Amino acid sequence: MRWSRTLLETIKENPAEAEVASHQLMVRAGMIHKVAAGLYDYLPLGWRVLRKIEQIIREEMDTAGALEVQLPILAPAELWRETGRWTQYGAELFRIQDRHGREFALGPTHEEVITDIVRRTVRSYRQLPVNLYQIHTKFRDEIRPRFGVMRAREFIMKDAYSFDRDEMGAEAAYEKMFQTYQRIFQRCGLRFKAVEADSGSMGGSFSSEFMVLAETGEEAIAGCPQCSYAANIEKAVGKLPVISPEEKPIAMELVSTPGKHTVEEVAEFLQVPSSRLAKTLIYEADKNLVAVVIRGDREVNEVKLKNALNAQELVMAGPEQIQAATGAPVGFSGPFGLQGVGRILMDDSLEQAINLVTGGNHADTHAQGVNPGRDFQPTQVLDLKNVQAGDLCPKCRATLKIERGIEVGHVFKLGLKYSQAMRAVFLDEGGEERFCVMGCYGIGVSRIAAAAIEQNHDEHGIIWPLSIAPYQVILLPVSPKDPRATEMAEEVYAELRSGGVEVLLDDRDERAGIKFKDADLIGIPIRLTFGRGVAENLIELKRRDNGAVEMVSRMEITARVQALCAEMTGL
RNA sequence: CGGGGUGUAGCGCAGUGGCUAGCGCACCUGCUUUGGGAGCAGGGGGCCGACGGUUCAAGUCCGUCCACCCCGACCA
Repeated sequence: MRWSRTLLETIKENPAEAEVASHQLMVRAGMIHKVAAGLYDYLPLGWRVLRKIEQIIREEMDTAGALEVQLPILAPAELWRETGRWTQYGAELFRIQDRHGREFALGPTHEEVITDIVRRTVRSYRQLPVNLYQIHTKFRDEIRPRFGVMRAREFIMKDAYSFDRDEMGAEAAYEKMFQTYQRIFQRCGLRFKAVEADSGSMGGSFSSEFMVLAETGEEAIAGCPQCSYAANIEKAVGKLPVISPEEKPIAMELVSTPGKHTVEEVAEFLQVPSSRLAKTLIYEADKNLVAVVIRGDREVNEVKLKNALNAQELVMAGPEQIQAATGAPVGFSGPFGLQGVGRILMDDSLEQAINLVTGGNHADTHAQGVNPGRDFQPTQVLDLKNVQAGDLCPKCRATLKIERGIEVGHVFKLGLKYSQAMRAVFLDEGGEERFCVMGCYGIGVSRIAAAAIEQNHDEHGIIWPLSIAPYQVILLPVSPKDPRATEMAEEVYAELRSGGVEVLLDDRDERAGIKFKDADLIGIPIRLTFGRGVAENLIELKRRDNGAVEMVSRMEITARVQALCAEMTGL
């Protein structure tokens, strides 16, 4: 391709709205253009990258035996009602009506639609297992779209769904996808980590996320440096040492704490460490009030809480609700004598705790010497806290670290959730009707492009891994007025193209400086410069990743480039 | 949804209630220049987010709305 024909425009200055490197560079390199919040045009250069990524995914999915399909973006509300997700999925689901007032969802994911296919086509165990996938546009009305295409409202996703006869088959399908995903992300040149994750609105029993490690990632991951344990913070479990087990319980006593309603204020006022405090938080879960008791220096993990309560909707109670439940304003709640609170869940960090400080259920009052089991009865004791760096690994007791990552893939064991709700059944060998056991597997195609840039860039621009670069090689004739250089560049352009190399020829009538800067910015892995060396039939070859420069003769150039491409693909 | 901020040329930004709304980059023409974002000269491009008000006069003041960005939506 000739640059002059690509409608490729680069920008010198960073766009004001772009915060993270990938967003800035994608805009500056002319890959994307924002249409509205969370909606982007993929311009020719950006689209080439996405197609490269799609191709890798396609090859690996096909190798794994999955079948590509294409499903409509619009899904009738009835299908979503069958599984209950029409109401459960909430505000994130884009909904539209047709002229007759019939309702449709703009698909954020396709379990319903795919299960509908399978229940209409699969009748016998002989047809199973099957794994169907598509690469298509997805719609999610994100609360806050952010970071360019990283969290967009419309984005490209590869989604796959497996159907098996039994648990064992489903397990094998899951394993196969897990391995396929590792190959895909490796081929995309990403440094990533697979972590245990919460299944969220997808449901199901178990899931793993594939995280690209990057400072700017929106996800936090707890990882063990000693063993293999790694989990999304939403799911991660950390063990802590027990607080003061040798103390003797003292009598509970109310103390005046005027105006002290935060943990820090109370801890300082009473001269106790914040770990000695127990916070009592009142939540409203599906219209029922529940209390959560947790150590003062720890945070409640609402994902864990929601799962523990099996709640659809979970919000913190408002000031009036707290007043009604505790008889006190916000800041003085304690776990005893609560009105209208159905359950008291206690974090296991307090399991053996003794002589705690809690709110006193009166304004400006706290309680000292509070002992679980004696002064209040938790309905349930379980892990409800967020892991922190320094907590102990649940598997090997080493000290956990917290890293940040970008979620580029997620694999789920769904079990029977959708097949039961939608009656996706088949007859087994014994002629008995059984539900398909499902799994689902997603990859954020557009997010991979952004994640790859987050991991691979410098102050000059993008450094594409060769496998997903929009072009493998850029040809740069230094002076458009030098006929020998131009001619040689044209020859090499034709030669490389016929040799199967993806080439961008910078044929613009621009000064050398602009061409060099642009080549660096758009991040083409191999640059061939036609300048001073041309008189001696030499071409300068420079790698974008490590900056290595070599002079290659005109005769050997195509072979050298092909060899280098092969070498760099393996990286 | 709550709080904060910004809307002026394709992009980045100036603009005291007062003349024909500017600057840099980008774009077009010409000349010079030509291995790391050139110089000079000339030029094109604006419903100043929308609507309503105040005023002799509004990009500027007031109100409403819209869009976009940031923080938050979790600690009692």
